Amino acid sequence: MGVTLTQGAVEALFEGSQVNNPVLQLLNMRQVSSGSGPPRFRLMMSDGQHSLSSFLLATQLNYLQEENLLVPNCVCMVKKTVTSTLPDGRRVVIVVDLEVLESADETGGKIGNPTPLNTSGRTSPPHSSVSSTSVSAPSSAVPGPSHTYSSTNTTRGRGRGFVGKSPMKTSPMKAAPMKASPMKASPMKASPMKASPMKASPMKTSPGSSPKVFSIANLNPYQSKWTIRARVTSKSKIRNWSNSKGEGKLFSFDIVDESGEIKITAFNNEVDKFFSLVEQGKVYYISKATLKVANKQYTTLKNDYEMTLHAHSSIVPCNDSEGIPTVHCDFVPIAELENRDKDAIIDVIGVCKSAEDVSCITTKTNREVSKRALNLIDTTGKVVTVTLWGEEAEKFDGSRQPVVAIKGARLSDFGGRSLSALFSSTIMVNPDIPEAFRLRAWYDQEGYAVDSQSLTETRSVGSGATVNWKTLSDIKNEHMGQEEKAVYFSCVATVLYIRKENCLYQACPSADCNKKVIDQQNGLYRCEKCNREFPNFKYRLLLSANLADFGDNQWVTCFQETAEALLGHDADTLGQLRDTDEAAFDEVFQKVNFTTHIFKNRVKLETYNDESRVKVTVLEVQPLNHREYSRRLLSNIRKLAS
DNA sequence: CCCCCCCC
Repeated sequence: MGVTLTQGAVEALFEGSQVNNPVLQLLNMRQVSSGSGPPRFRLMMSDGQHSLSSFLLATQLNYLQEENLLVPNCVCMVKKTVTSTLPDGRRVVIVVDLEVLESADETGGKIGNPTPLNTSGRTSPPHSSVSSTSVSAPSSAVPGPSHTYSSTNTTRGRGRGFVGKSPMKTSPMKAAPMKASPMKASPMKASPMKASPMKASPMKTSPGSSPKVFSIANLNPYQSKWTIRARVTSKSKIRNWSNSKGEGKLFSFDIVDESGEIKITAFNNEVDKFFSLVEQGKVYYISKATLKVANKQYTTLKNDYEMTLHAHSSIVPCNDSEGIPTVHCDFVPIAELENRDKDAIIDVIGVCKSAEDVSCITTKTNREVSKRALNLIDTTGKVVTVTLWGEEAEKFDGSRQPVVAIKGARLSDFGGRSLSALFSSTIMVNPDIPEAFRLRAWYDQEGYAVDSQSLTETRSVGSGATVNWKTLSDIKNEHMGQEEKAVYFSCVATVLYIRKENCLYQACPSADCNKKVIDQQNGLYRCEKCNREFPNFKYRLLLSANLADFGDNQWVTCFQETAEALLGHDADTLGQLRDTDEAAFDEVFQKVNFTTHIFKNRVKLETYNDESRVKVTVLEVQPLNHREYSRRLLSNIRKLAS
């Protein structure tokens, strides 16, 4: 043994000072309760002078314990720590990255005669400032369970892997605040371990005594004798399929080595054989799978091929992961999303400033799915809306404003810029990564109060850049809404006329049923949909309005909310007015004529009695301010001129 | 041999 412990490092780490790669001895390790998340391990470390049991192993290093690599008396180089203060004032040093330099067998026992570090009177935070190695950690993230869940854990399974980036790409971040990547210093590099006791050597069960290890990038369908060594970066659930060709089950996973990435799919028997063996984050020897050309329509991994497992395929765990990249996030600062292309697949991290309640929507194919939108903010002060789906949406708890990291979200241009989780996305709540600690500290100290701006404009017809502005003549000229999909646009227009006739109807009084009722002329109103009679009804508005701008006019429909906004009265009031004071009722409509507003609309092809026509529905009516009016006017004049 | 990634 030739290692020297770094004396004084234990105290320095506890104080939150920077210590460059201190060498410490693990004296003891025990599991602490961690709720429902992965197990947490508390470590007693020694620098030969002092010992301290306030070290906590970051969960991404749990494999070291699981694989028996981290055992008392081993000597480690502690490459990255975060010193945090718990809500109760206790301080912990979270070990984010370490490398085992000498196994317990090699050290042969405790080095030196360390005394417990006196920590009394040191319970206040080490710093109020944030440094790269020591931050005030999120109370919600430490030491409670940091859980990672992935859409791959949902019943939906997944399809594509990560797009547009390879996990080993070390693309430098453009914005400073989030330069570091979580796993940049690969924790898996802790491998001067070959002398330590390991589980059964994988090579014994792998094909041949010493297979030549190929690179993923060099695989092709024309050679079959190869073995690759690669890490699983994501893994789907088991999914069943049934179509004209038959039915069956499958799961798929993505793997990466230093050369590239590839998707592997297992069907039926191979699902039974390999599903539980394959674990996200682990490294395997893989051989004898079928290579086929990847269908680019579905794959977004950077590989022309994909693999299918068959009866003779072999997957064998590999304990030596030296050189195999870990899953790696390239977090894009939220402000930077404005400059990225639509449909880009990106990694994002932010504090969940607010979250919608979960809701259920019906897709175009008539499937029901849960969704929940989160608003994430980062140190750029920008907010972006991210939509989670299905189980992820259902189980997400934003009540404590957690830090949320998403690997592989898709950028959409809805509302300007927004994000959507995919089947292949990995969603991490309060992950054990430095960015999360940094964001938490930033948010709790100042971020909560910053005057944030959202890239996702959903409600108001606010900033011009994010709105699909059109003039009314564009609807015809650009054949808007004539495709299958609805088109959304905003316009500035003036009300020429509103049809008073039939603008109000008597609707079913039950909540969520707006069906027109039939007046039974006996004091009762019948709803066909609810198949009930009611003694009362509610008034609903369904307005036909003619809007005009400088170039055209257009009939539009306003349902309840937009009609109320436009008329300035609620449906009940208007109903009463019509029944009691017709002149006043008329005046309401007169007053609206020739008023100008911003209308946010949907154009859609609608079919009645085999006849299709484009219909415009008003979704929002916004007041027009002079600045907006001038801007629109100018832009329309330019349009006319060009 | 799958290939669903949705809503405004």
